[in-house]
Amino acid sequence: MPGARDLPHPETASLVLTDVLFALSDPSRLELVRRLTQGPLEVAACQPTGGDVPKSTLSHHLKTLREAGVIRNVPEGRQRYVSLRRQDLDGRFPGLLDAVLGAPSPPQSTPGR
Amino acid sequence: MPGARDLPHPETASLVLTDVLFALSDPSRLELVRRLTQGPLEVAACQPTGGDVPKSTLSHHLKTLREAGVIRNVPEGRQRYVSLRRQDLDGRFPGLLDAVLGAPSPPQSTPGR
DNA sequence: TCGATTGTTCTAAAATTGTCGAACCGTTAC
DNA sequence: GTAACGGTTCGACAATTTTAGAACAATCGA
Repeated sequence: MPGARDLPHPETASLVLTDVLFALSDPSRLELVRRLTQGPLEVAACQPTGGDVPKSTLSHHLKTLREAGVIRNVPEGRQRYVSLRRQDLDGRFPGLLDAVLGAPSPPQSTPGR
Repeated sequence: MPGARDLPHPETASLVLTDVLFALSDPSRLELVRRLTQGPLEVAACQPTGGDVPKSTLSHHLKTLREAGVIRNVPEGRQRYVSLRRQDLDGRFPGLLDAVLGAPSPPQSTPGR
C-alpha cells in the first residue's frame, strides 16, 4: 500500500499560538477559514469567491494554515479535502476560534453611499 | 497650545480583525501584551524581560500594536505610558483577547523535569 | 540655557512572506 | 500504457516586515 500522500500535520498539543494568529491574520486565509466552518472543501473549492488565484498560490496559503494547525488537508482519491481542525483548536486554545469567527469580518461595511 | 505630542490611535469601531491578529502574532509583541494586562508601563519598561532591544526596534513594535488598536501610547511628562486597550478590544472583538491571553503562551511547557 | 532623559522618526539593510510559472507526482479514465 | 486531472513543490522575484543606527523632538533638572 504505497501511495501515502499524506502531508504533515502538527499535533494538537504542539500548536503554537502565534503561528495560529499569524495564519489567521491574512484576509484571504481568514475568509477561507470562515467558509470551512460550513464543512470540508476540496482544494479547488478553496478559491476565493469569484477569484482566480494560481494553484501554487492557493496551495501556499493552505500550507501556511496547515502548518499552523488550523486546517487539515487529506488526500481523497485524486483530490484533497480541506477541513477546519476545530476541535483541536478549541481544545488547545479555548474560545479563540469562536472569537475570531464571531468577530466582524470586513473592516467596515460601508454604511452610506 | 504647542506640544501636542499625541500619536494617532484608531477608533474602536474601525479596528480591523486581521490587523489585530497580525499584531499579536509576533512572540515578543504578544509577551508585551501579556505584561500589559498587569497595568500600564512606560516605554522603557516594555523591554522584553532581560532583553536589550534597541529603542527604535521597540518603538516599531509599539507602533504596530498601536496602529492595530491593541495598545494606547500617551505622553506623560517626559515619558510615555503604554496601556492595553482592553475594553475597546473586548467591545469590538468579544472574547478574543481573553482567548489569546488564556492560551498557553510558550510552544510547550516542558512538563516533567 | 545647557545637558541629560525619554522616545519617535528617518533611512537603509536583512529577513520573511506573498505571488506565480514550471516541473513534478499520484490517481483515474481511456 | 498513456493522457488528463487535481494539487504540491521548486525556484525566482516582488512586496512586506524586522532590525538597528543616527538624527531629531520635547521635557525636566541644575
